[in-house]
Amino acid sequence: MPMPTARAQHPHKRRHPPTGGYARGDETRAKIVAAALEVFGTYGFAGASTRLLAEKAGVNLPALQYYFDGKAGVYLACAEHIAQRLEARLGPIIKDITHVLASEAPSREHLFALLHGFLDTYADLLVGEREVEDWVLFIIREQAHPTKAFDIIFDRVFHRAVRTCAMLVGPLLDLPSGDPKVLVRALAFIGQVLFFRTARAAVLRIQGWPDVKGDRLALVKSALREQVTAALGGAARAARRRRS
Amino acid sequence: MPMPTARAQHPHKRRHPPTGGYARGDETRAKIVAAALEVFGTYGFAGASTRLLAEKAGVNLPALQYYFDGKAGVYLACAEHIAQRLEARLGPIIKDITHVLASEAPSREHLFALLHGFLDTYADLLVGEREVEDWVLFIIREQAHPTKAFDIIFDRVFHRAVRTCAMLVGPLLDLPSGDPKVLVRALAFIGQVLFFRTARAAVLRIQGWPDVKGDRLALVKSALREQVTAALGGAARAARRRRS
DNA sequence: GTCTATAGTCGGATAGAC
DNA sequence: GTCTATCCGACTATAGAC
Repeated sequence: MPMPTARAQHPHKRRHPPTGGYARGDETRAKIVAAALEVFGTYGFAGASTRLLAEKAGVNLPALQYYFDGKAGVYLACAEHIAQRLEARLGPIIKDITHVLASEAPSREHLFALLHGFLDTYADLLVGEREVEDWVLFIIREQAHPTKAFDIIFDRVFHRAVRTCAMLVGPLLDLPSGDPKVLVRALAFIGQVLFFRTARAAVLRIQGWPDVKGDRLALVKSALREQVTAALGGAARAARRRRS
Repeated sequence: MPMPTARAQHPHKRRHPPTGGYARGDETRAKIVAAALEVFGTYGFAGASTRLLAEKAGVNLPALQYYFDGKAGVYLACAEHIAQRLEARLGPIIKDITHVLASEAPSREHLFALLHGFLDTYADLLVGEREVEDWVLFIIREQAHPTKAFDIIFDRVFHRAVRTCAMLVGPLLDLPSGDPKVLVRALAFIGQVLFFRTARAAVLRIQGWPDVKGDRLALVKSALREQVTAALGGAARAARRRRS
């Protein structure tokens, strides 16, 4: 089976001690991962050839062996990279939300504001940025046939993102945030954002758009915001409900 | 580039006349396509080997050449197959909806009923059925890097599905069904259903489910139905709006 | 129409020079 | 640490027997 094996080592654990400092080696590793994300994203693990990986990275073939113990190691390093980058982007807002929820019981308006902030960040990142195109294909392949790479991304990013979303949706529906219904809603919100990346070609053709950036991205975000607000009952209607 | 070329012929056009009747040939073709959907779904075009295709189909290697003029031909035949099967399942309800909308101006309740029916059919098919697992990966890869196969599926299925959904969403939002905002909503509805297939591994882990079938599929469908109703203002609220 | 045998190419990984 | 040269298995496609 052409899938990552257990042979791969941690991408930053050297097989031989560096000659001194971290200069060349880490640079080369970064070049390889950057190129590999694109190649694995486009062709998948089996379809990607080590020769293409090396060529796009501007290194020679044995470098993949030396730095990552082969193709499977490069693949896992890509998963690590994706998890790191997503964490860096989503981490701060997740932390904010967790912090607010831990210290107070926010008003309905406040919950909506946090949810909108979260989904906007999500949309800017996943729909708006070029580099995630490769990540998304990488991740969806892993969803269909999970390997160790899926665990890395799920544990470090996806799990926390959905839980955070559910912690906002739960109170808005007057249900515990672990309720399956709440989780379905949270997943649906994240899913509808993601769709504008995964089905991008179809979205562009349907809308007659050249891309989803600037005003067009803003339109998508605002429509989805309205949709989320209405789907959860809205702030005004809920306040009314609370008074009764 | 390891992508389908123009060399592929129509999958049902024989290179040589049949000996009489359609017996063996079409059976073999069907076996090959069925196996190929799984293999291309799992490994992608580049990652799929003709050896594996032949083995899983229970035919010998040159059969792929003979019946489909090679790997690329088999790939296009898969796209054709996916489009046909989706058309068969979604066609009737799309026809129903088109027919109702052409002959009358349905009530708000009626529009919701049609929309729910459409999305339920969509969910039963895409989330509930095993065989679409391979289709979805096939299609998402095509979304990222469209080939001729994407045109086939987009023109025959996707375009009509989204337009139909928009024709129900438009009236419910008091906007023309071609308005970008309406299309964003329609895409979001379809996207949130699809997410439960594309991100299945994550959904199962988050929910702690073994699959999305039976009661669990029913839960997803009912939660999404509620969500769609609320997101579009609901039947009761809208009737109120109309009276004012 | 169906299959065996094989041609020609490209794949991942490594040996060993520097 | 870095690279050239190379091994050998797997790949797609075809020739030609039946």
